[in-house]
Amino acid sequence: MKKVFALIDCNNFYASCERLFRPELNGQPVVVLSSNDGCIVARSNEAKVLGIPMGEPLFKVKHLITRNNVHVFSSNYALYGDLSHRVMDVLRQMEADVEVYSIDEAFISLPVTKVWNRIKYAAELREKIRKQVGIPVSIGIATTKTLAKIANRVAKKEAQFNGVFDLAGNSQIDQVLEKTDVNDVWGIGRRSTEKLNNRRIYTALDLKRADEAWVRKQLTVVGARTAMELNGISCISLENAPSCPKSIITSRSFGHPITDLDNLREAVISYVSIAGEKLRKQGVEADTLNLFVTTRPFDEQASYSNNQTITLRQPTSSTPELITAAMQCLKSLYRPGCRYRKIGVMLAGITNHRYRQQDLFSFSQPTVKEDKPLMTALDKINDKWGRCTIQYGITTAEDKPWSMQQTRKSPAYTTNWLELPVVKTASLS
DNA sequence: TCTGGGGTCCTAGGACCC
DNA sequence: TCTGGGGTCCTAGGACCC
Repeated sequence: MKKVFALIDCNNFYASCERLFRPELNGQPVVVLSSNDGCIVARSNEAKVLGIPMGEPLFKVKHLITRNNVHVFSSNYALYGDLSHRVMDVLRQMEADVEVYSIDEAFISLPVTKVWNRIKYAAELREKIRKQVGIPVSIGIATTKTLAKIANRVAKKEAQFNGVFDLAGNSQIDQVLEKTDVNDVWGIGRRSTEKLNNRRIYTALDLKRADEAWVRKQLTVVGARTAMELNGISCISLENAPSCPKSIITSRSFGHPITDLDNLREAVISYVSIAGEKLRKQGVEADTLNLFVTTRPFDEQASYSNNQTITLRQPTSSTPELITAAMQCLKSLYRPGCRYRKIGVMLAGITNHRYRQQDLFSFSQPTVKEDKPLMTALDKINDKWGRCTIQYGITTAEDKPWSMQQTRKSPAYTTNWLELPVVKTASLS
């Protein structure tokens, strides 16, 4: 049966999550910051109206924030991740084919029925999520994913559609495309927009009608695919099977610049531990570790960035194995006198542990120490009591200079018993 | 003073093979 | 002057996404 795509997108997701447990903030401007409280990564509609741009460093909009009494939150990924799962669970209850595209978006496929049927269905879905999770969503429907993205923008922006807009079989489709800037099309970023504008392609409709060979040459097959999707030819299918990640990265900017090796070691160990945990959670192993370091990125004079890769003897998800490799990298990368701002570990060559390629020369003896039971125990304890309950070789000093600055973080309302929200009842007396 | 973190895919160019 | 033809694999860098 022929199907159409629906894109479910949570409105101002992080801001909505914060408001969920602070209902007094409804109707008030709210923003959420990136880690280290660096830039704005989410804004409520009220904050958007104030002209606070997405991605803007906090210090540049301080005046707007203070003057308008904007509520500012550090990012709280435990909370957002948990609420995201809840939204996706509601979708899975209703639909078999769900592609979780990001923390706040999912594609589903819907049967081709009468338009009003689809709209009614989507409206019910929307209401269900609002009721069961409390997060507002918008739903865009179309014959391709790229068009569904555009439909979703309309659903979000134009209040008269009540959060649902259907472009499939819509005779007004070209009018909608004409009103859509080409750089608002999914897959068309800053660089491509420049190229397109130079050829007087300004809207999604212009791109739909652009010369195919030219688009293919200038924007590669990726751009050509986008143009075809605008023409209603579906090129990007629904990916509903969970797949093995290609790489896993854990990196952080430091709260303060670091110069000494001891602190760098601690930071590396901490990030490698997180990366190892991510591997094990997904049941995969990595055979390549890359460590990268950067000094002040906006200070040309003292800037230095470098990376080092190690190929492991065999794929592993064991934290101590990974730490050993990372320490080797750090040793060769470290330069005394540099003010390090950020460090990260990237794991690649990822495979499912069930299909591990054995070492030809190890015969029955594994070359790498197997510490699965230890890792399992570690993960269980940290799962139950919090990520940092048991760690490798890290001091317990409270104020690590490398740890993130997060001064306005909300409680872990839904993932920690000790931080559950408290409902106050009026006294009966 | 202050600028996130985590991913994917594509291409060009180099090294290498027969 | 002129230097084959056809291929694979790997890596770095670019572009994009949320």
